[in-house]
Amino acid sequence: MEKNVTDLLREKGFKVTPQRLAIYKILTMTKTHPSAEMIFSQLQPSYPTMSLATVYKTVDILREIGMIQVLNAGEDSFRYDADTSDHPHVRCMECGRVDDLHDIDFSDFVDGVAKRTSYRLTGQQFYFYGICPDCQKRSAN
Amino acid sequence: MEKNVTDLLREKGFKVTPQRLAIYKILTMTKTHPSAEMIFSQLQPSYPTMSLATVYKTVDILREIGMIQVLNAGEDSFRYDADTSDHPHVRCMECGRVDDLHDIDFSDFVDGVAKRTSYRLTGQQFYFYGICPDCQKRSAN
DNA sequence: TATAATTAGATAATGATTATCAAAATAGAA
DNA sequence: TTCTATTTTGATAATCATTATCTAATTATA
Repeated sequence: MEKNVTDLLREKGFKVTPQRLAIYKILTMTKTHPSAEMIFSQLQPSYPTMSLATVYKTVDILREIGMIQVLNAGEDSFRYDADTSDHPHVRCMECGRVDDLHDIDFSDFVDGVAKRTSYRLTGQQFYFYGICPDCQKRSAN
Repeated sequence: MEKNVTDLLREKGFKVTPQRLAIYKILTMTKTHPSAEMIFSQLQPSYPTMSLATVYKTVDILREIGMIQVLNAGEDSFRYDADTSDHPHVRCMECGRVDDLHDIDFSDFVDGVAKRTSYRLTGQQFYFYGICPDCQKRSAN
């Protein structure tokens, strides 16, 4: 059975606060891979006193306890993803959106790298770049 | 035959300056994927009047004319690579070094993604994370 | 060599992220 | 439930990478 944030936070010695739960919930309910600023904005209506610093501190803890992963698809800010499964991402070079790529098999690729490098590998991150369907349509008009 | 920076800069309407050539040369002679700050430091002895701003402006131009590629392996700064061939990188989570991974075939992986996404793909960047040989030895002691 | 246009260098500005710290909230004991 | 030690929040200052601005110097071309 999957760990929930509440238990995991307590287990690792962190306190459970409404802010932390709210930030994690935002991340579980979106596929947009929001930045700290985006999370902060989305929480404004329901948590008007939320501080941006709290968002940063919280995502750092969530990453530390393994509940989220951190992305950087070549932008000037980091993005956060509650889907911690190993999956590639694709960023639209026009509008900047970042999407998941699921059901892609890259085990051969990873195996090949593991075999050829003298690094002891612990993880990886695959980023694709291109133009999203919406922006393709828009530029066609 | 390969284009050299001098010709390419002129061709694209940029002027050829000693600073630009020096920055490009640094990048061609290293495999360390230096950041702007690192390039700046390396040039200090021979170009004591070099400005960090010039480094930033130059790498941006070099990227624009396709002579270098820009990396971000999840760090707080960008790194630059004069090897513009498509190749994965691996970063040591302990010492922070970033190495190339050559002779790895990832065409099946890329083809699979191209087939399954509705994005029009233009490029990609693959980052692996782990512990480099040196740091493995160090921690073994 | 003269000149128009671009660039370098110095530095201020920006923007993301981190650090600081007092007041408030949490969790466990009583 | 109340008390209390500890952690966290929120406000804000600090930091650090990167970008913008501007003038003197440099480049490319006539």
